[in-house]
Amino acid sequence: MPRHNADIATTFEEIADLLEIQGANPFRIRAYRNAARILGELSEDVASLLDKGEDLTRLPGIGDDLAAKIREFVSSGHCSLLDRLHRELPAAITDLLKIPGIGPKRVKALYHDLAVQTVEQLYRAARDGRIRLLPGFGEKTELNILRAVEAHANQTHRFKLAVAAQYAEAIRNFLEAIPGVSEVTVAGSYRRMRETVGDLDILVAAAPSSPVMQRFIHYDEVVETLSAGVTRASVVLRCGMQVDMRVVDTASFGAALHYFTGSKSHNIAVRRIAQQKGLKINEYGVYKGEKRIAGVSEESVYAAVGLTYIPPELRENRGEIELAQTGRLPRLVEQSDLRGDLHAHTKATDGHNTLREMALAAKSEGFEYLAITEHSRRLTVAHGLDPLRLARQCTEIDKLNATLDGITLLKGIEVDILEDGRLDLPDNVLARLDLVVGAVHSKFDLSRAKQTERILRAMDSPYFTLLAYPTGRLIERRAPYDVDMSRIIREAKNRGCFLELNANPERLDLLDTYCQMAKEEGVLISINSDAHSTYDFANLRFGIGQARRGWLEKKDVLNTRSLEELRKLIKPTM
DNA sequence: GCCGTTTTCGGCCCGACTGTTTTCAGTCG
Repeated sequence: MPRHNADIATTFEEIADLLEIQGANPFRIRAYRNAARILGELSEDVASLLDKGEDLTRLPGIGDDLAAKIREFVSSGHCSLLDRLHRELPAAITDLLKIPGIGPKRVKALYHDLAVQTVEQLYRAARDGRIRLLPGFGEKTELNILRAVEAHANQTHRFKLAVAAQYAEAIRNFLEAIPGVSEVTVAGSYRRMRETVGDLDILVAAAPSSPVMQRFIHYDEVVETLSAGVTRASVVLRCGMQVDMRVVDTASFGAALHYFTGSKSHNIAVRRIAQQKGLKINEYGVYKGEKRIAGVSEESVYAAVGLTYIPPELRENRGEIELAQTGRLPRLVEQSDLRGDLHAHTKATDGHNTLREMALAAKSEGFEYLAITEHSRRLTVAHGLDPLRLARQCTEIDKLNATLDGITLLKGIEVDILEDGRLDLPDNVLARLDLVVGAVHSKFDLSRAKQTERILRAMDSPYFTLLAYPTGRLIERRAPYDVDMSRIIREAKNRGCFLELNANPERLDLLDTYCQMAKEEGVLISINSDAHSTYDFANLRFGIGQARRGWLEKKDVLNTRSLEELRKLIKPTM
């Protein structure tokens, strides 16, 4: 039974929770949480590091003790410390910590004084009015617990980035119009372009007299105010999304922006560097003693601690800080670098617009080229094209290209990769196209070995150009299929194929970590809209965000090439 | 429990808001 880093991380988190309830040394607790985070961010399983005889204490935050616990867990599947803690405290008690407003101290009191061990018992204790009697608790706390448990029952989910964007932009416009407000930025995971967003963190620069706080909590989508102070407030919108707003003055805006953009682990690492330099960073600035030496802009904050500016998408503590110390950060790809799009549909299959409409929309995006890649015959629900209909579309594209100025349509197909790895159209048909996009639309549940072989076999076709949405996942809806992505990336390199980063906000597939892997292997990524209408090109910004999270630069992206360069890459002389 | 070009001991990221308190603990981000 292989033990993954995530399993060990969960174990360490649970140990930290239980120790915290017991009132252990906070720094010991932090050491476990630190280690859990480090393991969670590690790209290689510690089990295989151990196999190679590597010394785990070389990992940051892992000392002799934790290394021994990892070894124990990997070899036996158990952790004796956790087993002991489970004998001392009921196992389910850490669930109580998931209720907002309940921390370790309160869990301890509830358990000792009321024998509360589960969320259900907590609910009953609150409903029966027993909690208000405990020292340190009161009527209001009891009511808050009751409401929090009820809200917890209908579990607030994470919002897809594109959904969050709609709420975020509306609130930002609302806040910007308030007198005295000079700047509004939506920070947090939204600014880092995470594929899903749990809540919105909004930062506002405003004059002290500004009515921004009052106006915010009375924003017409607000259904509940969780807290509201002088500089900070939290509300819940009708859609269930929590929005936290923080108001600072202009002199602190950069420091606050850095602080509220995160990630947490990035911020901790930056603060530690500051500390080594005898500086202190908080959300108001960088301080040398009492004196603020930076904070107006994020650039000033980074500069004060000897770092070059780090774009938000990189702030995950995955090595960006080390590179920023020596000015070697990648120059991330930007939307304006895109010269075209290699995945789009029209009315001929399941799209909504004509060839001409799609071409003109692509041109107004500033593109030189757009590949028309309809579904193939196997995908009957989308009226996939058979060889005859495809041939007709190619003729139509040739005619249209002759009349178009400044934009070229490329002839392509999104061909089904069949279960055995064959493509859904014969070679003589594929040979006449400019490019072939292969996609898996069926049999998602093959074993890892079979799914990987299936895709590699498809890539064996000399006409195969790029693999559409390589993991097949739908965010929050369908797990990726089980596939050996590092092997597919290596083999794509060997075969001269490319991978897609599908910008549809439901997909955002390739995932950021695989983008990084592809970049290291030298496999170019095509950032495609998969447009089914002229509006869908707008989704490219989410694809760009994902690409930037994956450290991609202009040179790493296939469709930043001019049409002339692109043709050489996608149709090398065979 | 981790860590060290000041240190093998004594530090460890920092501040706001709420509620229950009579000056602060608990929680959160």
